[in-house]
Amino acid sequence: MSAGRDAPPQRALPVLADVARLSGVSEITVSRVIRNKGPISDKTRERVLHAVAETGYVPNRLAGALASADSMLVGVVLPSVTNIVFADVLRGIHEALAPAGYQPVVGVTGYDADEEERAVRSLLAWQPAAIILAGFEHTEATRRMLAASRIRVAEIMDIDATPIDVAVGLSHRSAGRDIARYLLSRGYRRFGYVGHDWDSDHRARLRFEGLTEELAAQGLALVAERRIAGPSSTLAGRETLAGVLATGERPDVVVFSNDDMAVGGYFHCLAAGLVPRHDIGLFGFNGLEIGAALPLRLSTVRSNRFLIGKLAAEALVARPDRPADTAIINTGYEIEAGETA
Amino acid sequence: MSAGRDAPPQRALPVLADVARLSGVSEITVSRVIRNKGPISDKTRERVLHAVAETGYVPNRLAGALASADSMLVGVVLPSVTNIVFADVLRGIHEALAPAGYQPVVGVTGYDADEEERAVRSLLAWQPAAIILAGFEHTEATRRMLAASRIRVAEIMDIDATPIDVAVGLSHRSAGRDIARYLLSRGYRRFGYVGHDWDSDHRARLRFEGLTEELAAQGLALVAERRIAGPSSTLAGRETLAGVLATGERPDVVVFSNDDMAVGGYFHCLAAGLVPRHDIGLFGFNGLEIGAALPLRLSTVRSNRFLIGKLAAEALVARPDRPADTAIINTGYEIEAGETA
DNA sequence: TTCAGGAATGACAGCGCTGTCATTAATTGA
DNA sequence: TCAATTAATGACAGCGCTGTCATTCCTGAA
Repeated sequence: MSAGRDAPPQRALPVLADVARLSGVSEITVSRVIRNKGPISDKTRERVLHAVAETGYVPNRLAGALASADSMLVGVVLPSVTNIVFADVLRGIHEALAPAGYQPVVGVTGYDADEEERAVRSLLAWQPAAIILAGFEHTEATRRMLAASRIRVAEIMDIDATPIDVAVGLSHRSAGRDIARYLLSRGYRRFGYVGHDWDSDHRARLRFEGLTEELAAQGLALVAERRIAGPSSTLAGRETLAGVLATGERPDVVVFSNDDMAVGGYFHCLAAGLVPRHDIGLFGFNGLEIGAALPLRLSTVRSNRFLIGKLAAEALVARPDRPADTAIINTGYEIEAGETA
Repeated sequence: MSAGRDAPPQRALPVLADVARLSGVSEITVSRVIRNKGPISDKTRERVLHAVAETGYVPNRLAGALASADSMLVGVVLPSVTNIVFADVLRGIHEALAPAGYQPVVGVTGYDADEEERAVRSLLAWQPAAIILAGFEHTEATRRMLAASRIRVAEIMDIDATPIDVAVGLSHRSAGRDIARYLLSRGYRRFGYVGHDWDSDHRARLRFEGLTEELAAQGLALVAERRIAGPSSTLAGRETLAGVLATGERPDVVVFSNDDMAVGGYFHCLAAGLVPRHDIGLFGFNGLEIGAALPLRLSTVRSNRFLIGKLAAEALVARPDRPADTAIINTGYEIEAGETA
């Protein structure tokens, strides 16, 4: 602990006291200068800042946060950072937190509720001012911890349930419905679906449900449906569409669980000599850049991911104590007509 | 500070002392049980764990880290998280840190050295056990802070310079050379280059230099070269290749600064009715999944990004104090022949 | 000249935990 | 049976900082 007390001259890092000694003022005055808080004479400020520069002093935020009971940390729990969707959300969060002086601390769950619980527990230990997590599907223990902590909680991406505190996102069920309506209005009748594992990606399932509900309301049902076990990927989308078509099923449009899968479907069409829309409609979800760069722009739904992150973080920062009642912030979505459906 | 001392019954979060009282042992014993450290009788352990569960106690890591001077935090400073390349690196880092009980704390620079300095300063304040950052291009102040901190430092992605402590990555200059050699061996002679801003992406520049050096060694030069000002993107790759070809320049192969750009180039070919390799060779860099999913697999170089993150984190964890001399860990790369060059 | 009132600074305790060094109880070998 | 270990537990101080509540020093109005 007291390393280097009477040990070799392994000079310890400078602390507040060192700066105070060097500038001839008390520790608390140095602290005030550094935090720019309270009245400080110009002369003192100058002397202190000089001493800070000279010693290369870096404040110890662990100590500061402990003493002030204010960590300026915001926990962020996401299923994956490799997924561009969540990376965009993270950017939005960062954008809103940085100017307010907050630091995001990220935990990753790999789409697993128990991992989420572990991540939340571990983040909570850092006494964050607030916590952001994806979706509503938490373990009972996660829910309890969150409640007990009394810090602010934003559940993002989805707004199809009642949040603990505030939810920020879009209605995936409604998006699914609108996809159906849009495609019906384009004249499609024989719907196919190509998706990925929705035990972990609950929101893909909600979109699917919205889609089929609306079709059912029009007296229609899917003519083909296939879901892979793992996560979405371009390759999986390509192979799965190939598989569907190989069985002889001939949907006139295929709705994919997201753009990654849809782009893969597009690639299959290219390889198989099928012309999107003309031979078969393709529809995605998310509005990724790659879809817009395809020879024919992918028809999809723009989910405002960056905005979700930004608004969630802003909502939390704006009000540090948990409000009495829950709130929902709808960031909406837009159908991107594109050229493939 | 002492909120809720004689204030309304706003029950404060349970602390070590509460658990100790409830289980009838001292605080330090509770601490030992929780950290699984030191000899504890089964009976005591059980009682303590029961009290922990009952109170819903969550240890305060701020206090723990302060007292033990060991934060179990590793700072990670990356140019971007939206870029799948760095997201993969982050996954690798996480994979290696998690089992050792370390938590990554991420800072993002937006490819800007001053932002990097800010991020490093801010991360250092959390007293991390080590810090990982991308590349060798740091400000003087960043370098000084890192040196003064005496913690371990890994510079990743690139190994074409002398590191502060340890470098983990691949030689981009050498990769550029090998790309040239490979394409020459495939019979290409009229080389074009399509790239993005390399003031921020220094490694793209190194690859470019390796490429042109090797070409020069064979008495060749680029017949066409175009670089956009901003970051790489599929759309930019598509438009830039279109621009190059529109001028009438006819390279027989185009080397792109990375896969994103190359995929864009591929899309241009599709739209323009050009058959990759047959009409024009396309070559990328990174080995992203999307390249492998294209109708013709993209010819590229596999950079082992996950491995870079993993090995960097492992190296840091393996040895907590900075070694006397620097080290370089070469994660290598592999030419992916693919079908487009 | 006196004193209220603000500006500038400081003393002190304590945030919640852990390292260090006892201390006590239980166990063992001779 | 008793010294010598070893196993459990605890007292205490202190990590580096900040909130709270003085204290000191001016300035200017009365």
